[in-house]
Amino acid sequence: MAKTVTNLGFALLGLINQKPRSGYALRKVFETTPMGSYSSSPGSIYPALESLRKAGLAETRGEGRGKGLFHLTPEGSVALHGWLSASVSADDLGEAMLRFVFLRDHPNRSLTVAFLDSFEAVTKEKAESLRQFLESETGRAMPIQARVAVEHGRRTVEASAAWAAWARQILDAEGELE
Amino acid sequence: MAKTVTNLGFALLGLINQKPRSGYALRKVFETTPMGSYSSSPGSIYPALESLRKAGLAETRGEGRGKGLFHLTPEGSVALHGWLSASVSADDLGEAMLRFVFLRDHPNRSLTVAFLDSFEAVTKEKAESLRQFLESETGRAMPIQARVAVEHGRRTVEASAAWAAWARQILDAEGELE
DNA sequence: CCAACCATGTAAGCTGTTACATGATTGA
DNA sequence: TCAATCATGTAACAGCTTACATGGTTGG
Repeated sequence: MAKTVTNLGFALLGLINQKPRSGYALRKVFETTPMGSYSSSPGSIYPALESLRKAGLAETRGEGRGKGLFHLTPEGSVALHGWLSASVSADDLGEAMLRFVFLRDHPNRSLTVAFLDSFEAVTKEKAESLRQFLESETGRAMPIQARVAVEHGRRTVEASAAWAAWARQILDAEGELE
Repeated sequence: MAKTVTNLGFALLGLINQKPRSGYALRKVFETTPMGSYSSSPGSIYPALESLRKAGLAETRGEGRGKGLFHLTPEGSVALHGWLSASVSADDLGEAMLRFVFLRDHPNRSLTVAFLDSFEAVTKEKAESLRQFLESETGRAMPIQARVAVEHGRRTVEASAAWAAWARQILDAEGELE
């Protein structure tokens, strides 16, 4: 009964997995880094943390200020691992980069390789299906401007696919995949 | 007191501006075309249409089935026009393609040109700021994998910028901008 | 001492999702 | 006649946003 963790929830789990942080510190991450369009402030993070605690995935441990620092529980660790291990699917693409970032913290490097492989496969597939859509729709039926808009989608997923291939090379070259 | 129309609301206004449609026909558009990850079904569209009606932006006119077909009111037309005329800003980028599609239905072609110009400017700017971020962060501080993730963002906005330039050429060549 | 920042929360409200429910019409 | 599809809705709920509210600590 895994209580459905949201993307924001996983983002938080990923961050406190890197190192224990306070709610405030977590907010700062969202405010200052280009990570996550994930919301911003109080009313989002604190309730989300509360729900993680209730779900038994995170807990606070003592120390001075406020309620202390959030740590992963063993269950939280399992949940995070499960999320990271899932293969990329077509509607995941928004969530995908978030996972990629946190995959780095997972000791099993083959998960990163698997991620990049499935990410590339899915984006290539999507680019191809858009290409076919555009091809089939030629002539009239669909106005040029609409086709141009679809082409935008095609180009960006294509860029994503190219990125995946590049990323594999780079990480390999840097010895990050061993 | 413009009652804040959502993206979904504008998508609906744009569609019924093209031609009057029933709620069901509108749903079909979202289901069958690669337009809009915009939701899908009953519980989204009907309430949204209701709120457009309440806001005086759309109305149904008679004829056989159900409640009839939705038409724009003059106020709806003004609202749609205002939305289309706005220049692209940095956090708009998701919404932007939606607008681009509907700009085609606007008689004033210079709006499309203005859109493409500001779209290109914003995406180029964003790409540049990410490039700087990556450059400043070299060495340690930021782990490679995080940098690789940011690079993904950079590449996709760059693809968007390139698309804008291309789109201007194509539409111009097709005589769509006159 | 005062501003800035650390730190946490609550309350109201809006959107959208899922799932359920209903009935009319059309075509095989 | 029976299934599919047209057609419209409603109720419950989840998630996030905005805005408000509060108080401690630190540095200039």
